[in-house]
Amino acid sequence: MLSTADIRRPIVAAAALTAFARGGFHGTTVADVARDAEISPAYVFKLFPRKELLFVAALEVCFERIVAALAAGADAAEGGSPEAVLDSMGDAYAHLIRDRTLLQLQVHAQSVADVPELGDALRAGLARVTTFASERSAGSDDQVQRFMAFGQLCHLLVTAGIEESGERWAQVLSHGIRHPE
Amino acid sequence: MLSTADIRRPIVAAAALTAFARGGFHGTTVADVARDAEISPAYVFKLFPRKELLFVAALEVCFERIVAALAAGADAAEGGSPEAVLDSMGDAYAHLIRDRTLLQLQVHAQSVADVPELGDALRAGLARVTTFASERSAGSDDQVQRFMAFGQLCHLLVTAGIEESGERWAQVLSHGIRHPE
DNA sequence: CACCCGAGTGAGTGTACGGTCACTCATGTG
DNA sequence: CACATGAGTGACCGTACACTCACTCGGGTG
Repeated sequence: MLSTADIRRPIVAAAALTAFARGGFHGTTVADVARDAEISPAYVFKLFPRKELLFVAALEVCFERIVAALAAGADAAEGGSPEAVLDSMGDAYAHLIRDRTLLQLQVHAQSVADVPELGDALRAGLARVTTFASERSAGSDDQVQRFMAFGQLCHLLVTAGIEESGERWAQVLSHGIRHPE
Repeated sequence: MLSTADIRRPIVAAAALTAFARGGFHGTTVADVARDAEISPAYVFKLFPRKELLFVAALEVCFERIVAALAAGADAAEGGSPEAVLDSMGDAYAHLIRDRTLLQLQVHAQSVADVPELGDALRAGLARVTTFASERSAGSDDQVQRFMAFGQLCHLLVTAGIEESGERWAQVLSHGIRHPE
């Protein structure tokens, strides 16, 4: 049976997800996460002994949600061509990241990936996403690579606030990129 | 005539470039930059009154070097088709970022782009790069967008250390991506 | 009842960082 | 000589943060 600590850990991880997504690893304090999770900082350390482990847990939640969304997208295009499946996954991803949280956390993770544990967690997540997209769409390596490349471009567009600028160069970068609502 | 402060400022900016590229904005202290520049922290603050201004200066140096490299790449394919010019620019960029410094700084900048001054500086740099690639190659919006998207994928490959892993999914992401030597 | 054990916290500790300021020193100028 | 000016720094301040620890509380078990 699960102890209350085991029950609370994923709740804290979810709070860490939103907190770290806001400020990144170095820009977010454990106290910030504790406040979001409505527990004391001391107890956060009892659940996750080091700040890095908290970030890793947040990343795992992040990629969990992403893969789930991609799966739903793939379901919606069941039996279609690889392009159709990848396209539907792209739509699902675009929908998922409307609130930017999952996207921002990935960007922050990229910038601290030189910390071994954090880099490992990032690679593990990317492995899941890439493998899933590849197998589920049955697309060629080129198609999957392109899918991921445009995902990265999308991250840049959002984090740098490029779409809002409306200038010519911004249109070049963002034309045809999905953004629901 | 230039005061010695005006002469020293770009030197400090160059030091800031490498220091911030290593640790990011929050992960690098002004004292780190001062040490690299071989001056006292107090004097860094006299040259750049706030840490943000130091980072902005580093970003400007970064994009300056990138545009210069792209220009050299474009020269090497003078008169070729848009694809050929963009391809040559890509080669030049791949060569430029062998040591990862300029690449890492861009990724770090992306993760702190919500700080207004830093986001502005990032957008200004991206505007220069995108506009330059677009005008100099005379490529279509699609071609330029694709050029930038694969640049972003390249950033992910390097920062997350994906090429080293050698696993199947890593090959999917990195196949055909240039990496001289 | 006595006892234990996990949940949860308040109150700290050491350290490090952004930023300031009063100061020294060298150079040039009347 | 007296004096101004800019380069450059040491010592400091307030604050904030990662992490610790001794403690309390409440529910289960003999």
